[in-house]
Amino acid sequence: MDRLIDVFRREGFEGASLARLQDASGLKRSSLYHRFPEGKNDMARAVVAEVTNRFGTRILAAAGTDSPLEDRITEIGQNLVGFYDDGQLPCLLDSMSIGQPAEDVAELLDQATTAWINALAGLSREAGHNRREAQIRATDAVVAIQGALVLARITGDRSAFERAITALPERLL
Amino acid sequence: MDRLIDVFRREGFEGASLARLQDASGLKRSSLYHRFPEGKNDMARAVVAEVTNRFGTRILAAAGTDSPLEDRITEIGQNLVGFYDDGQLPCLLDSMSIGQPAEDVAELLDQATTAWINALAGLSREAGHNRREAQIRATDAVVAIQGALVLARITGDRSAFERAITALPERLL
DNA sequence: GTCTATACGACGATAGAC
DNA sequence: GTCTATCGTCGTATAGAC
Repeated sequence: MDRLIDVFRREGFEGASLARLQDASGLKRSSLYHRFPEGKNDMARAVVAEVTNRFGTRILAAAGTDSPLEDRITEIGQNLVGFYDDGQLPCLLDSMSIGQPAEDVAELLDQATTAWINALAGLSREAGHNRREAQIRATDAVVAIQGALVLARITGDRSAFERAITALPERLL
Repeated sequence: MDRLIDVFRREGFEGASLARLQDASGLKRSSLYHRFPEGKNDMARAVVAEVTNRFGTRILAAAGTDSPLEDRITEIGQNLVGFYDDGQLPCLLDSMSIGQPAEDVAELLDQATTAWINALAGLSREAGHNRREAQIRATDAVVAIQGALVLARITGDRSAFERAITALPERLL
């Protein structure tokens, strides 16, 4: 699964050919079809679902601990640094939303993005902001990260990503 | 050219098949090859170069008029709204940088991005910020726009894009 | 400069042996 | 559950007529 995720996040849906998925996974085509009977679309769905799940449990889960609010935000930031390898890895949400993804995949991407924003918005509400303001702050925090990842991919400059992470507490609080 | 650009910006390099480019342009394959002898890669290069050129002349050129600084920034913002159709159109820099673009295309994408940032950084320096600070402000302004476009593509929510445009003056000044 | 026709490899997907 | 072998289609690219 790790390797399938890696292919999709780096290459996007169209670029993630069965040949690459086969090589990355170490399984032959037909074995992949055994596990994902509906083919590449099935793999894409599974990959997005798995990443969404990991994102929730490994990154956003820190929002719900009993640490002080700012510490939780900082921890989420550090989790994000790990997840995107300090800005060197693309975001699956970006890669997979290029072109016309299958409707179900598009829906999963939308839900994952919304869940991410909502998790951050919850933290911002804890800081005392009203619903609308918290939503804006959370959205802009995610936007900064997404934009920084695009920039890092194009120019190799990861400083904007580092700033987006560092600024996470002040953006939400 | 408009239609070729549209295909690449919406579909990305891998998704921009010759069939789509053919349909969009109204020319047959062989006619496209007559104009772009090195094939699809040649089209991609031309598309990125053309967009970079347009971006410079139609959007960033407003930076160099003799209007008041803030007015120039606001005008660039409005130009961006038009260019991205209020956030509904993807950015070519994002779409085309998914996967492994050919080296020369990647270089063009990098240059275009850097030129964009530099143009905004020039305005920020005019506002009195030092080189480093201006560079950061310009970068983060571009990051906000790129991130907002990703978000709009995934969720359909264009409000972050509108905020990124509205915030352009305060980000640079 | 545009077209029809076609080459040929890569694509996603499947059959059937083990 | 994995494999080899293969299918039909679509991919990029080219040849050659007009």
